[in-house]
Amino acid sequence: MSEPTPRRGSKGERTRARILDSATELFSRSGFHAVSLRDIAAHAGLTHAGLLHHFPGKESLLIEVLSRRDEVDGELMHGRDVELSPEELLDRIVDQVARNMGTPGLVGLYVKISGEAADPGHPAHDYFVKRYRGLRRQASWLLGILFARSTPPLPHDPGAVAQQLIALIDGLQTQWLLDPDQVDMRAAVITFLRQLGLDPKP
Amino acid sequence: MSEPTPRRGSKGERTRARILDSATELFSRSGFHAVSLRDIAAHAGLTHAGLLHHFPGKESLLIEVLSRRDEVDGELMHGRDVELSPEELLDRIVDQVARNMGTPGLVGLYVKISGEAADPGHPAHDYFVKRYRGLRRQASWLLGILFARSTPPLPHDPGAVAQQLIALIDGLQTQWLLDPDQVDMRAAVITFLRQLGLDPKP
DNA sequence: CGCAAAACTAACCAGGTGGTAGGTTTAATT
DNA sequence: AATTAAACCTACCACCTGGTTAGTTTTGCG
Repeated sequence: MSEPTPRRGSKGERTRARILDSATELFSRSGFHAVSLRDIAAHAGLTHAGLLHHFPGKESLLIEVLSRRDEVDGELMHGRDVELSPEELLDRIVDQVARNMGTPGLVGLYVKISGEAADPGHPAHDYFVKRYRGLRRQASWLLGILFARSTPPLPHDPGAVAQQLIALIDGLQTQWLLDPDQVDMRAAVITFLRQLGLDPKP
Repeated sequence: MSEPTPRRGSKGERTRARILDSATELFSRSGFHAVSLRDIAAHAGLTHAGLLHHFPGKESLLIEVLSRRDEVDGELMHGRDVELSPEELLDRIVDQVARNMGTPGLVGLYVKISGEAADPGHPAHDYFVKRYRGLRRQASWLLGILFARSTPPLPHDPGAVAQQLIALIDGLQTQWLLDPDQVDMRAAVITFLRQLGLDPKP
């Protein structure tokens, strides 16, 4: 009989968090357009008018859901200790892919919303454009170091490979969501990296 | 003052085709859930009740749109002449990727709908599961032959590479739709294939 | 406690949804 | 030209959409 969020913050903050949890879960399950504020509110245990007391509208809910996940993932990637070697960072990417296989809902959210967001009028369009630019920049930087450090140095174009790596991971998620038994995302990514001459941990 | 479809089929068939064209375009632009039958009907020049005279419901419209594109693409891939060498087939895949860069709408349709369709309750779920299984089987068969034919034979696992190739193409589409200037899908696919030791035409 | 602010609700709004019923127009066939 | 069937439209249905308003309950603090 204990509260799920026992005693942190005011009531408002707790409700707000509960709403974000519900929105994340439902957006993950069915996408953005297909989920109503009433669905989310009911799942969070209030009315949709009550929900709108905490968020100005549906769109703001979406972008908060997205950026909240970025915060969580970002901490994982950069680490609080800023001192992570490029090799360790690569392993973290692989780990993240493996971890994603435990949260199909969240993976689905990104697949679905990034699909919808191709439309420039979509509320999350700018968010995703920036997100992928950031991901490419980060991955490109990392791969550049790893290629140069290898013996002998690997001649690949870090930018091009970064794009491919991100595309591979995204595309694997699509296939995996549709047919989980047929796709081992982690193995596929490792195979890809090995093919390049890199050596992620088993 | 000639008709756009000058003289083929009965009026009903022509209207049906017009509806499918409109549905394809609008689904491509905004996804499945976000488009209404009235939108499609208006675009095709009739009322939504008139549309429902030709199609039993919205879902059937979607699956007809999807399978119609498969027919078109299928003809391109297999060719009416069944005699295409594996090398030529690989080139066709690359060509298809390049051609996709001319039809962002259709590409968007697949990205969006395949995202939505991860939900087992989605009307197109089964369609996509089967589609990817088919694609993997086809690509796996093709790559197997190409790997064996190479001198020396390439040691890759055709099934794994097929999965990666499809994932790469899908993922590139997501990035390309969001940021067309930053992504050259054709070049990325060619780089990937070269990396494997294959030699698609320039 | 008292009391103001925050949290929440019930009721409502205008507009859109897929789908249906029944009648009218249009096209094809004899 | 007459007849039948297909094509199509108007009007409607019940329901859902995001959002607003005005009022009520709950919370936390001095």
